[in-house]
Amino acid sequence: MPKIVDHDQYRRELLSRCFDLFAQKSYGSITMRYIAQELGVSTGTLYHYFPSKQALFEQLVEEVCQQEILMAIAELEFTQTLQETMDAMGKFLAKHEDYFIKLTYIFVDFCQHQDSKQMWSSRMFRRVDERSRQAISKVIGIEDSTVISLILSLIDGVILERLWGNEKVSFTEQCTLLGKMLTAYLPEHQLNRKLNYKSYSVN
Amino acid sequence: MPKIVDHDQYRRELLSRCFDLFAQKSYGSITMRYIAQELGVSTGTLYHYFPSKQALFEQLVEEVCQQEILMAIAELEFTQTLQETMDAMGKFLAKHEDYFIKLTYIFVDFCQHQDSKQMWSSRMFRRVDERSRQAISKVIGIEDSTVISLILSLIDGVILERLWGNEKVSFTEQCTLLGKMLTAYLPEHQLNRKLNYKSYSVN
Amino acid sequence: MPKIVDHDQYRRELLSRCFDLFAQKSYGSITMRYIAQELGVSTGTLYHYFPSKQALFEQLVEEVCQQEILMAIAELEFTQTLQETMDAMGKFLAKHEDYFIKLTYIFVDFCQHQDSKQMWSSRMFRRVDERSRQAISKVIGIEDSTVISLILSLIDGVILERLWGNEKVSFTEQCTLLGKMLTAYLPEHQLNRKLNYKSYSVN
Amino acid sequence: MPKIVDHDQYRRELLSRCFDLFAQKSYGSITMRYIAQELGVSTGTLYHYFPSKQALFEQLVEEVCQQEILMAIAELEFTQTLQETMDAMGKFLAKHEDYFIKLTYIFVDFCQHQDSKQMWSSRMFRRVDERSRQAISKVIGIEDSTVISLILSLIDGVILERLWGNEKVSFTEQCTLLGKMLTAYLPEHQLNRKLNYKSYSVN
DNA sequence: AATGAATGAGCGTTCATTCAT
DNA sequence: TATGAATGAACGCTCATTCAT
Repeated sequence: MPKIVDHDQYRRELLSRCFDLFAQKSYGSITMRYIAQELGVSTGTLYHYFPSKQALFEQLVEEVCQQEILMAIAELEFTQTLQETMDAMGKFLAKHEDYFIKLTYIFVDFCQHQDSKQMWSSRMFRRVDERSRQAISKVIGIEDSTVISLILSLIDGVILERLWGNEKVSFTEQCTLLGKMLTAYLPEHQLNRKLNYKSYSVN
Repeated sequence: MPKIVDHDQYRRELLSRCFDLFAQKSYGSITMRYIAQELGVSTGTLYHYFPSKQALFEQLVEEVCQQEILMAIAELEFTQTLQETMDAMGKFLAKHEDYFIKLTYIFVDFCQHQDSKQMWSSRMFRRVDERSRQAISKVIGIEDSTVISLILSLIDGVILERLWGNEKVSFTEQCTLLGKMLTAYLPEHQLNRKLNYKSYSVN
Repeated sequence: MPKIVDHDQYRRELLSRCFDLFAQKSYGSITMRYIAQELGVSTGTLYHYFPSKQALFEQLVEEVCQQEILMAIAELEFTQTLQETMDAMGKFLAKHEDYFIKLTYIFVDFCQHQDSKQMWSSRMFRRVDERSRQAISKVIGIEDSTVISLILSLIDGVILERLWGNEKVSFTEQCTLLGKMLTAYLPEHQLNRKLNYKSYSVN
Repeated sequence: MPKIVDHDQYRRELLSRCFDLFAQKSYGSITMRYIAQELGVSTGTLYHYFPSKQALFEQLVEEVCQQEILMAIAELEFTQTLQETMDAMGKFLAKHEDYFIKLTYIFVDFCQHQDSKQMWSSRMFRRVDERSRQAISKVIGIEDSTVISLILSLIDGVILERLWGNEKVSFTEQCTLLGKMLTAYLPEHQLNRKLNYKSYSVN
């Protein structure tokens, strides 16, 4: 009888504990010894669960992409007005700022190690994008793809600004402003907001 | 001291030719041998101009920060309407997309190797931010810091989306939309656009 | 003690199935994992039967030395003439060529891991040599030690030539030639072949 | 100006100093650290001259094959009788016994790491064989391929016996006996020995 | 100024071996 | 008995860096 270990479950646990490490040091700068040490296992064990450093990194990105944290935005209680919704989103993002910065470190690092065009066309990133868009769309009740792109890009941009330490930019402030701008802009194009919301609320 | 001039001039030339290399491979993954090879010099020569890999990277970031390409936005011909200005900015960004993506790779990599908070407080990034803000401010004729942050963040965000290969998002489209939103939003707060611009042109 | 019998029996079975493996990859290049895999057992099981890789190898050599295949030459039907005997021996060797090559790989490998002088003085090899000599002696009906050494050495040499892929040399051809040479050489020294053989058959 | 080192010459020097090492420990058991240490250089230097352990080994075999020591047999002063020639050959082989044993270790090891059939068909071994045959042929004045194979195989066989420590077999004894057997055997087939010799001596 | 040979610490990875089950 | 997860020393190899030329 072998030691009773759920191989796949333990692999995933190790993986999730790698998240912070790969956010802290880039793929090229982190060492398997360091990872093993931080995880409290031996390098041998690391290689028992992952065939190579490369594979470990790829599985990490895969795993991270399958997480649903962006979806969590969709769980925001839908507040009465667009403005309130945007404010809530700002708070949510601010709360998870560290997570999103780490995510960005890992994704940028990952893209640098691949041909990114090819990557995007691969399932992973496309799936993450799709899910994020749906979440945004659901929360603010807009389906205009360009507007959603703008919201997503703004979020990305704020993450990036925070990532390199810009303290002048904050999620709450930016989301609030975005709310105001959307409010000022949208009515002209999308008057039937409430209807949209109702149809969403059915789901 | 003509020799020193030559030395420094050659150092800068090598540095500028390192830009693409560090964008392609991250600091941790690139090797001095590879850099030397790509630059067509020996490793010995590399070490003649730069005391270490770390120093080379830092000097590269320093050099890049001193470049004025973001300022170039300010050189955009001031077109009559805000919308036209934003459209022109979109075109400008789209044209230099590759450059901005490379810049982002290098900056993110750099931040990952430092304590980013500490970095921001260092002169370099703060200076770049300040210059970018002034450029935006001048071009758009707006002084509201939060609005400028939003514009900057949106640009950063689109770069990031393009970096990881998202072809759904484009600079031109986003800038155009941003123009519309600003037009819809701003009048309420800032009707005297021309005046503002003039006051900037005085500085 | 039936259990011990089973244990030892299984150990020997594993050992015999290791023969091909150690002939294919040398001691230094083969791994316990690979052996276990090829044997269809776990590494744990391997260590249950053999205390170490070194011991496994030594037991393999020991086992191989105890095999009687060289003796099998003695089982050759004693044919009327020396020439016929040598021809039969050539056929026998050619038939088991692969086995002898593998044996040689293993023995050479083994010698390289020991101080060979010391090894020879160890019982194993001496025993194999002695048995081979007796077998040859019996079959050929000659006692002259130097002649037997020549026959043995020639066989070894042909194995070696075959081992490194020389297709110009063949057992049958060489044994036939050796038969002719012995026939031409021996009568002068040893005319009473039959008598000798009989004297051997008495032992 | 770089350090003045004849790269290829130094490479060959290192190579020749590897001969004993690879004879002592097999390819799979020797380590680059050990080789470097024994050669008195760093591992980095080793890799500066050889792209890999595999390549080092192959170059060693290549180098060894290009050596002319077997040819040296041909340099034996041609003594009056076949018997004297064989006796001289025996002495020559006995004198270089250690070298031939080492050579055998290396060749066997090499064959085990390749598909030997394929190897033989490759130039190296074939060339060595051809040269050896010519040397033998020249020295004893015989062209019969099977007889030459027998002589070569016998030499190989004695090397092998010596390699695994058999002290009962000696080059001088075996060569002397072989001389007698050839003398007894050849006249029937090859009466014009002197003629052959003369034709060789012309070359 | 420029080269590239030299170094040895350290990298990703593998290995024989141990041991809880 | 049999398994395979776990270990960490050691492997082949690479790296930033130094230095004689």
